[in-house]
Formats: sequence, structure tokens, C-alpha cells
Amino acid sequence: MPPNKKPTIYDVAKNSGVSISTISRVLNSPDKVNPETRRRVMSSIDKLGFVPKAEARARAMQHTNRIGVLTPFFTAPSFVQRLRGVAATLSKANYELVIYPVDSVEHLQGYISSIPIMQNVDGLIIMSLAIDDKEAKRLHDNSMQSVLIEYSHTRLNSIEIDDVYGGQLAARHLIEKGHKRMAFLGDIEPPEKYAIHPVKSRYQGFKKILEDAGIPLPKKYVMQASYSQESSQQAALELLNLPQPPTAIFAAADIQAISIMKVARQLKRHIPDDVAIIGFDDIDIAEYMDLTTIRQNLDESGRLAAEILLSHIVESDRTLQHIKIPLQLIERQTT
Amino acid sequence: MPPNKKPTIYDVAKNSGVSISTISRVLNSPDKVNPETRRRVMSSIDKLGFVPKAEARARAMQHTNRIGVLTPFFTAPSFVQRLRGVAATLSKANYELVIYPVDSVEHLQGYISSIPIMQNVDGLIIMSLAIDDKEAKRLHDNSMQSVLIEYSHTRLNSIEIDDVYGGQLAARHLIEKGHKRMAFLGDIEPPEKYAIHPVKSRYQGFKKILEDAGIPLPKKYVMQASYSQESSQQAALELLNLPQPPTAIFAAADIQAISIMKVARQLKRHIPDDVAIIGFDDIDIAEYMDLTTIRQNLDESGRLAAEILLSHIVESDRTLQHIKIPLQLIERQTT
DNA sequence: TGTTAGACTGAAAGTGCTTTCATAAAATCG
DNA sequence: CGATTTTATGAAAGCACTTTCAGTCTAACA
Repeated sequence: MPPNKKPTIYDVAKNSGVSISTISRVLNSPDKVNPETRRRVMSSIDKLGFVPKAEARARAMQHTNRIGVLTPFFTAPSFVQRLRGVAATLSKANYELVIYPVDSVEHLQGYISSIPIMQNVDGLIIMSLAIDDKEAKRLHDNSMQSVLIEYSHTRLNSIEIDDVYGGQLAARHLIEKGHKRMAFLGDIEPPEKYAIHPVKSRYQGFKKILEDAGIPLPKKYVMQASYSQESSQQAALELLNLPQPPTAIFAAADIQAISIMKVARQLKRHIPDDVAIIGFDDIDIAEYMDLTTIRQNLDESGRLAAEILLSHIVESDRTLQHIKIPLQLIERQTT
Repeated sequence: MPPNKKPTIYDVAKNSGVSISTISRVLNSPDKVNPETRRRVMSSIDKLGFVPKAEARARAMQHTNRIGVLTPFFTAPSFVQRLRGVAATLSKANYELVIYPVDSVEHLQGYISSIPIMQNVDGLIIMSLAIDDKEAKRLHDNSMQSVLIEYSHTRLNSIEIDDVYGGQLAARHLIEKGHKRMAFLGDIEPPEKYAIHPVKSRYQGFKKILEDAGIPLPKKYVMQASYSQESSQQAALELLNLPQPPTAIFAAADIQAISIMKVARQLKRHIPDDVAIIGFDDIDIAEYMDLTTIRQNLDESGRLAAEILLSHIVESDRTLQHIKIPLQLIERQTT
């Protein structure tokens, strides 16, 4: 056989002196072929290390015990933590996990529409990705069970958090602590159009409560910053170097809060006396850093998503679930 | 069209009055087809809800433009960072990435031997997983290009780091800083048998240098701790509460170093004056925390792995590569 | 002993795509 | 305006199998 090529059914046929039909038969309905021929074919198969291609797939197509996760930014801590939750319950239920990182709209559509993957997977968890009607329909038409996280669609299961409320929680906490000059730092501007922007909602909730309390939130206290360390640190620097810096900063993501902490430390500002800092997410590092934050229970949301998905796979006519998981203020040392 | 059947390119061709070649073209190289025809085809595609079948596609194309990563602990920071590197170069090269989390030996063997997955993938990156001869042979026999990270095998490409040297670097640095009582904290005991244990090598390198310098490393200064926060903190606590605590601690992983930092802070020990701390890996947070550490350039190793893999896919008769990536001491504030 | 029902097996026709090759039509040029 | 590119398209040949159909043998039955 050609040195570096994978053997095909034809090679096996040649090697064992029968036709490809027979090979196919010993693979798919062994009882229909003469035991002796079968043995000969088998030994050829072993010898050549032949692995049927389409067959494996076709077989797998029925039920794969494997679920897929579509996610952007899969290396960001918050996504990783959700994935961890998913992985945990999946492995308990003896399901395999496959992660498809999505880094562009086409990519997403490619994955969703090219239901090909899907034939490899019993269900789909879709994280922080905007699914439009067309895509939802596609999933539905192909009866692909799925659950969305951080987004929702009437026709699909979903798990969301109340970002507005999260912002409110942060604001209330800061007000209770007696702050009068508070700033917001986050990635308000849509980072990429395929992703969701919960940050805006967090901002709105935050702002609303301040307004209700008669506390102004001047423009200079609202900083746009991407998730990169540089961007956040730059924004933090500006904020803290203001002639009259805020006494508290609400960062829409823990990673950003941590950047702020770093800058504050460099500027020798004491936390929380000079600046209080509150984050959002409660990623692992937040605890290491003793960061006060709004916990959205990332692991749990992953776990929940997986559970819902699994239950819908087992019993496909279950009613859709739209879950809103609770947010919780975790007070630590930075406020 | 028949009611319950999924449309094929033939249906689309019929519906839009062109040949299947043209359909294939608008799907794969849209610029090669007349804009108007393209529009007509597109609308047919939408109308029929046509989705190309991956299986057929892969068969005809002989490749999938998708590569797989087998990895344990995929949520641990160091793994995530490597994955980030992989993802970066892959997406540049227009390859899709699929991550298969491996959490048991059977899992690994299942993935590797049940080459069905493999039909889905043009190549494999295998992280921190011990591959035995049988598995290597299987990969080889199926001419599945692959590269190992943090492990090596004569028949497969590999990227390794010199863990022993890393331990030595840490030891030398601490000695230079004038320390006389140094401790080691790490997960020396094999966590699970399918994973690799680079920690032991780091320990050995560390110990060797201390010995050479005539500095003792008593048993009580060698702490076994798993990667969990509790375990590491517990170990750190023991260490720091010793009647004569070490003046410096080498943690075999940054996450553990960070746990130590936290405990030290709680005990009001000053870093680095009371205890110096040096980690290993240089994960993202290390910089946030100003942790001195041994950088193993995780992103880079991922990038490199992907590059090697890709180059071997393009040109399958390239010679095997066994790369050892350099380690580097990053001095920050904790030593 | 002549039939005949099975049991085996191969030829060949799908399967749903990609891609090469050829050709027709349109655009460019001297 | 004829010659030459260029562009747009279709026919047809794969790819790696599955499956149907029909033919060959053989063993069993009358």
C-alpha cells in the first residue's frame, strides 16, 4: 500500500482478495458473510490498520454521548469558569465535551448552520453569543437540543443573569458605605458585534440607583476600557489621577477591577480607604485578591446549563426553560 | 422537494437553475461566480434551508481544516494560556479548533484509538498527557499528524520544557538573594496517572542546586500540596507557622505561589522581606500580582505547537521535531 | 437425479460534495 | 474588427463507503 496514506476499503479488498462490498458487509452485517471470509477480511483489516471512515461517523450520528459548547473568548477567566461547570456535570453524566471556540460571526454561523458538527453532538451549549431567528430555527429544525447562556431566545432554553440588578447591587453597596463620588469602568462599547453586551446593563443599573439617590455620575467618572490589562490600567490611571478622584470604582468585570487594584497600589493609594473597588463576576482570582464583587456564580451557570441540556436530551418534549440565576454581593476587603 | 428530506446541492441546483458545480462554488469561492448568479443561488439556499453536510464535504476534500486538542485540566490557568496560543495561530491560518477535555486514561485511549474523531480533524495537539507506544503507533499508522506538549515520544513531534533547569533557576535566584532557609511547595505526588509530573523535576533541579551550594533542604521544608487553593494554603500555613519558617519559598506553580502570598498577607508577613516567594509558569495573574516566577512562555508553546502541526500537515514528510523551549526567570516584587 | 431455496459474493448504482477540465461568452486589445 | 484574454459555467471524475440486484454455488428436498 502507498506508504503514507490511510488504507481504504479498497486496500483491504485487494489485500484480502474479495470485493469492497464484502468488506463493507463484514463491517456492517458480519453475519451475512461466510465466517472464513470474514476472518480473512478481519485479519487484513488489522494488518492494514484500516478504520472505516464514514461508517464510524454514521454510527456516531445516532447518539454520541457528546455535547458541544460554542463560546467566544474561551480563554477569559469567566468563560473558563463556566466551562468548568459544564465539564463537571457532563463528566459525571458520562458525556464527553467538545469545545468549539467561536471567533467571528461567520464562524458562529458556520458552526450553527453547518449542522455537520452537530451530527457529532447530542446537544449544544451556546455561551454569550447572539442567536438570531434564523439560527434558532435551524437548531430547532434539526432538533438539536440547546441552551443559551447570557442570551435568550423564545425558542431555546436559556440561562441569564440580571445584569441591571447587578449594577444596582453594586451601587447600593457603595452608597451604603457612604461614598459620594463613584466611578464606573467597563467595556460599554460593543467589543465585537457577535457578542453580547451585558456591561451596558450593569452600567445602567448602577447609574439608575445613583440617580435615585441623588448622586451624580459625571461623564469623567465613566470610563470605557476593554478587557485588556493595558486598557483597564490606562483607564484606572486616568481616573485616579483626576484632580478629584472618585472614592469608589465599580468595574464591570473582575479582571478590570484587578487592574485597577494594581494601579492603585502603584499610586500608593490605600484600598479601600482611598479608593474602594468593587468588581463583577467573582472569578477565582477575586477571592485570592480579596476583591468585593457581584457574584454571578459562573460554575453554577455552566452546571445548570449542562443539566438542562441533558434533561432535554433524555426527554425531548420537555418545555423550554428560561432561567435567571440570582446575583449576589460578596463583600471582601476592597470596599 | 420531498417533504421530509434535507435538501442537497442537487436540490439547490435544480431550484436555481444552475449546475451543482456552481452551487459548490458559491459556497467555497463566492468571488468566482457572477454576482447575480450568486444572489440567485443564495436565495435558493435560504429558501430550501440548505446546509452542506460536513461528512460529504470532508470526504471530497480529504481534509477538514480543523485541528483537535486533547488536554486534561483544561480550566487550569496554565492550560488555558497554552490553548490561547494554539487558538491564536490556528485562527490566523484559518483552521478551526476543537478541544477535547480528557479526564481519565480511558478517555484518552478512547479518543486516540477510536479514530472516529480523527476523521474530524487534520491533526492533533496533545497536552500534558502520557502517550505510550501503542497510542503513538496508532497515530502514526493512521498518519495523524500530532504534536505533544510537555511529553515526548520518539515517533511524534514534541515541545517540552526543561523542568529540572527551571528548578535550578529558582534555586540560584534565591541563593543570590542571600537566602539560607528555603522551602519547596508543590504537587510532587502524581495527581493522576495519566498526567505528567513535571513538578518532580522542578523539585529535583531546585534541590540539586541547594545541595551544591551546601544549603540543606530539610524534609519539613518540602511541602506536598495539590493545586487546590485550600491545599496550598494549608501547606503554606504550616510552613509559615514553623518555629523557624523559611525565608523563601519556591512554589512549583504560580497558582500555588499566589495561595502562599495570600496566607502570608493574612499572617502579616511582609513579602519579600519576611518571606520571598517565587513561582513557576508565569501565568497572567502572576504579573497582576507582581510575582517573581520562572516563565515557561505558555502562549508561545501553544503557538509553536500549532505551527509545527500545521507545517507537518502541509508537508507530511517533514522530519520530526523535538523542541525544548527555554525557561526564563522573571524577577518581580516577591523576591 | 433434477429442483430449489438459501447462502455468499461481486458489479454497479447510489451518496453529497469538491475540483479539474473544457467550453462558451464576454471583455480587452492592437 | 479580428485576435486574445478573461470570466462564468457545466460535465464529469473523483472521494470512501453503503446498498441493491443479480448471479453462482451448494446443500437439501421430492
